[in-house]
Amino acid sequence: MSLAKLKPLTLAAKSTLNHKPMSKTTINLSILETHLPKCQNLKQFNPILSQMILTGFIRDTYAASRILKFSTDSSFIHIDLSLRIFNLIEDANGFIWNTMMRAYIQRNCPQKALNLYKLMVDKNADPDNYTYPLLVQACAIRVSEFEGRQIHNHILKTGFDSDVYVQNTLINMYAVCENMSDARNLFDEIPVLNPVSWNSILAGYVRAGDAEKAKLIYDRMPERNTIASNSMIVLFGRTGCVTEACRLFNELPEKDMVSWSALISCYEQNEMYEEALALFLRMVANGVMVDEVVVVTVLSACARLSIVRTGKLIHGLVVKIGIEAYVNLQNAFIHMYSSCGEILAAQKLFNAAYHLDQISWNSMISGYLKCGLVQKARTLFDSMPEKDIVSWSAMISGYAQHDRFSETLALFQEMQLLGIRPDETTLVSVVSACTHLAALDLGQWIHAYIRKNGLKINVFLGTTLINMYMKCGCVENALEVFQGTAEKGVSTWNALILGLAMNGLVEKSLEMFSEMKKCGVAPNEITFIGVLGACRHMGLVDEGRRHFDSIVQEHKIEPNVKHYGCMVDLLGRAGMLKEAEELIESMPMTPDVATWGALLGACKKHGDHDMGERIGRKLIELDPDHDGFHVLLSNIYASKGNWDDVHEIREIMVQHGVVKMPGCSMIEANGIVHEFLAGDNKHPQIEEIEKKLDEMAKKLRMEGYAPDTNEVSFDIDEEEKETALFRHSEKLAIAFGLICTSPPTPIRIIKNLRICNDCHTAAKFISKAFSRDIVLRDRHRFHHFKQGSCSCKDYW
DNA sequence: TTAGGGTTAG
Repeated sequence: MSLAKLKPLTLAAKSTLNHKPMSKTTINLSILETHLPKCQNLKQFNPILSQMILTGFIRDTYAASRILKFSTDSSFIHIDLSLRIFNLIEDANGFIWNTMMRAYIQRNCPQKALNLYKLMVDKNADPDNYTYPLLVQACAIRVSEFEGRQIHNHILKTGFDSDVYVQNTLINMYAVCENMSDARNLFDEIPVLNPVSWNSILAGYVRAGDAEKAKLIYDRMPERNTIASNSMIVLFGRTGCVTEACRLFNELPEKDMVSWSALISCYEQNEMYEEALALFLRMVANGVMVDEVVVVTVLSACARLSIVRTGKLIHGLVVKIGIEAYVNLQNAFIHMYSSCGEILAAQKLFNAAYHLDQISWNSMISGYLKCGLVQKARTLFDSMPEKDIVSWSAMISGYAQHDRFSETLALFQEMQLLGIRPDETTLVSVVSACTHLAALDLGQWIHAYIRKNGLKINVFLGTTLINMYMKCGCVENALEVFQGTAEKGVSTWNALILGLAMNGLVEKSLEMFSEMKKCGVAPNEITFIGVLGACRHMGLVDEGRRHFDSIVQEHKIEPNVKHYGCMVDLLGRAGMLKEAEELIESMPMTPDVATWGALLGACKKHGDHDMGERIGRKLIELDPDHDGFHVLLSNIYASKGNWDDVHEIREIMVQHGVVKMPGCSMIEANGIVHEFLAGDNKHPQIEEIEKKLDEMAKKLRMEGYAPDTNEVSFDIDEEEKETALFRHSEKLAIAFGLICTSPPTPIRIIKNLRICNDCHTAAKFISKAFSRDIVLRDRHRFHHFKQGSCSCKDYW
């Protein structure tokens, strides 16, 4: 800022000083010293400054240093005014330079302090013993080892390296820059160590997470002090040693604000949110000062626990002690309120905020999304002055979390068009949307993007990619991702185990389960859904029972209703209907409809029409809106030729307004997803498809295929049944796949319901007659058809 | 003058 642009300084004559007005000509040191400390605003300060300038008193180096120091220490004086005063001083000494540098450092502008030093060197001004500690501190704040080393070289040249303050700040600077070896070398060279050097090196090791060296230093310290103990509490917190942290805290003879804060954050980091809150309340009750740092921590605990009451209490406290203006606190409050579902309170803060930073905007968007207010989030998103990667990711993942997958991909495309680079987190949501939409092409493109741009496949991204490939039937690619993922969490293993089982690779799935345990990864509830699912897909009853028992006995996990459902399905499919029903009776929780449904499916499969009828009747009572159960029951009646009952069930369905979900098959060709319903004739290429269906029918008959008309539950004649069968959605999709894709690409189809018996048989024949692999995902699992057989080995 | 505590947005 240039001087000319600023308002002229007010003269003393116009002064409104409430103490004795100053005469124009008499300003001298003693007047300066009596008047200056009494200044409380610019109106009182400016006349003194003007006088000094007018009288030339500013040329007195000592007087100049006094007024500059006063200006930098006063909160009502902007640093730009201090700089203007500084620039007026012709013969600045070391003290004056240091004062200006310190002012910049205190206002978090370390770069400007370093720039001043360059100017100082240009002007041949002499640094003193105060100058270098300030500069080294500036480098530490910037975490710039490069600049720090340059300053260090100057220190060696000027001989200030023997100054104890210089030594301590250098140790701290290297430690902050995570260069512990240089920090340690300096530390070892200091002839007489002082508490600050010990504390600095200790803090460095704690920051670096080197627990061993930190403990060694702490043990060797000649005298322990609160600062060192606080560092150790932090170390214990980070390494999960909560008990040690507590012990050290309790043994401290003098606890300061940081000691309390350190233990609170220790609780926070170890997910002991209740303890964090309790300790904070104790801290307040004990009259310990509270600052914005610790409040941010406890607000996060309130958010985690969804305790808005304590959050509000803290809000009151913060207002009372007058620290509510901190931007970080504002953000923490917006986050806390929206996490607790108090979106209006969050909104109020957001609207009232004097300065909105990026985090406030992003917190607000994610708050709306958490509450399901997707459109509100979008409106805010669109009105943001600046969107960063977090804003985009929040909105994209918001769509994905509310099952709006097309919008997820659309927004991702918009982001791409604007040239904004997605990161790992963004891609997790996008890949997940691809999985739901079966958009394998885009999914593969993203995987390539990740590799090309060197993005890290972390636990989340790895799990999502494995899941996507598995759900698209690309087992090889999924395995490749698994092998390439360095960071494997329990979810990574789960995706693998579930995916392999789903794709019919049951032995491999169970093998991976053993492998997982060998690697020391503890299985969770979801793992066992996968393991029991694997057994279920191959009818491994004994193995399934063993795993089921191990859930409680070995892994101390309480089996949930889904685990019971898996077991009922496993027993039922294997024909052990009685045992399955007994297991349902013995469940410690109320069985859900899915569990009964599994038993009903088993009755249908094994032709136990009596039990089927009993269970079916119960189920349509339990869940009168469920289409599948009505259809199953009706099919059971149909297979007995019991058309009266079939009609009764249809009648009930009409009465309840239950509509059978139509079978729908999706196939992706050249980046476009095509959908087919049973008997569909709306596709633009329907004529070609019809021709292909005829060709298929002919070829299949020659291969020995006979339609299985048991699948058609209508009271119609056999020929009509055959025609209806050949219009099943999966057959339409296969015909379309034969037209639109060429080998060796497999025909990939996704069906919303389970594949029917006849389509399963037909698909096997087609895979042989047309020499095409068909990968079909149904509601439950995958079928890989290849040269006349299916990966499910006909057990499904 | 130097040393210790933190989190919030996907």
